[in-house]
Amino acid sequence: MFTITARDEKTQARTGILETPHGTVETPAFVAVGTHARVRTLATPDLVAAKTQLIIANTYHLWRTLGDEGLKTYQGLHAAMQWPYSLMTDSGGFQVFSLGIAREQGVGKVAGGAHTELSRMPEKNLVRITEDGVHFFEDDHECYLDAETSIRIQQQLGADIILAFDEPTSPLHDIAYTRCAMERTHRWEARSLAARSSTQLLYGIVQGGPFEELRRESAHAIAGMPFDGFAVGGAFGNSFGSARIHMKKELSWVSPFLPENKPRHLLGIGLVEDLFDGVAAGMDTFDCVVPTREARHGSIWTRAGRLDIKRGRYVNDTSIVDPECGCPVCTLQRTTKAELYALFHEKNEEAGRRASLHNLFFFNNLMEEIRRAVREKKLDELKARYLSRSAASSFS
RNA sequence: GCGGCCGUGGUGUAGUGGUAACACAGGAGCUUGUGGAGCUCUUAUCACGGGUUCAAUCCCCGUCGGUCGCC
Repeated sequence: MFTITARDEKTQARTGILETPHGTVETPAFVAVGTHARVRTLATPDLVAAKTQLIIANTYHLWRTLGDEGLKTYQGLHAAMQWPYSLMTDSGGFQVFSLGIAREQGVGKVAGGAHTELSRMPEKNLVRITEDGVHFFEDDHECYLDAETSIRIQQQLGADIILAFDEPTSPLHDIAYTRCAMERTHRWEARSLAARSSTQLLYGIVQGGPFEELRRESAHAIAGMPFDGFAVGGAFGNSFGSARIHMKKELSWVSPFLPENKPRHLLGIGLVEDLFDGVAAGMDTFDCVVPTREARHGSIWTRAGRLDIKRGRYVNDTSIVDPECGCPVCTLQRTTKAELYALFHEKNEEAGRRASLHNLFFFNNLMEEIRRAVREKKLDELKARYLSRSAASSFS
């Protein structure tokens, strides 16, 4: 059940309430990533303190860990995670990309700088895609995943929202391959829908890469299927050349086809500017590994930009990590930059915990501010305020 | 005073007759449906002087410094 509560008149931004069997989610909302049924370093009270409303776990990784035997007796994600609120699961579709063509081309979700300059060395493609499904060949693990299997597993996992099985394509793919993958994905999605026997909300996923014709075709096709919500996949952020422009364009091509009254999720996005763009395009929820992954590597998100807290310049800096922040790490614990520096350098797990809690709060709080701004018709002001800060380059 | 051992980047250690490896620290960059609590770069006239050699950080002598033992 999804209810729109306010709209921005200059953009397609909207606020809404998404109700699931485990509570309500105020949208637009940021979704924390807990791939292995756990948001790394954070316990439930931390997640709540970080204003988390929704967490996404991953079908491929959990299946790999639990196996079919483990799933038979699985208590369900909510119990396993001790998370009584809303949850979603990714279908494993992204791993078709991340373990496959992404490795082969040395392309991350984002490649470095220009298209010619890849972010890492090409590695072995670990997947083989067929019409029916996908074979995965990791060193110590081989498996076959298809639409029916993904849905079966997602039903066993028991998240509130589940996703259709898809194949995201690389921005380096040509239009011919992208079309082929897209059409196959449409068939997999129809099968996902047919395989679903639970009352979980099932979202369809729009693909089509950077090609207008394909994005429109995909949105039209997926929107015509009786999904409970819709997701946009295969979107790439700013770092991939001019790809953020692509993301905005892609969303503009797709969104006219998506039913107004159903929730929309933007997969894998994003950074601050990407989130503003997504909201403006009418997207309601966003998942991204950035706050939690970067936290563990010492990158602290603040309104003034991103800090690398492991830098020597912070060794004696006794100011609060982010004086403008309202999170428990900055207010209750009054953590200083020097303290956090020390925790990281002594490899104390508390470092990752505090940084993750702070970063997740930063993004959840940003979404809360966005919601308020949409209600007050001040979204453009808020965006300008965030992006005009001196170090705002790290936001996009 | 005599004898032994040692003297390599900011720190701690490798190492080899053909100008140097690793860890940590420092600096720069990266991270977008988590393979990776991670990755890529970068920072040294190998104590000083002389000798042997085509070539010395590595061999020899000396100086200085440190360290242990003996008197």
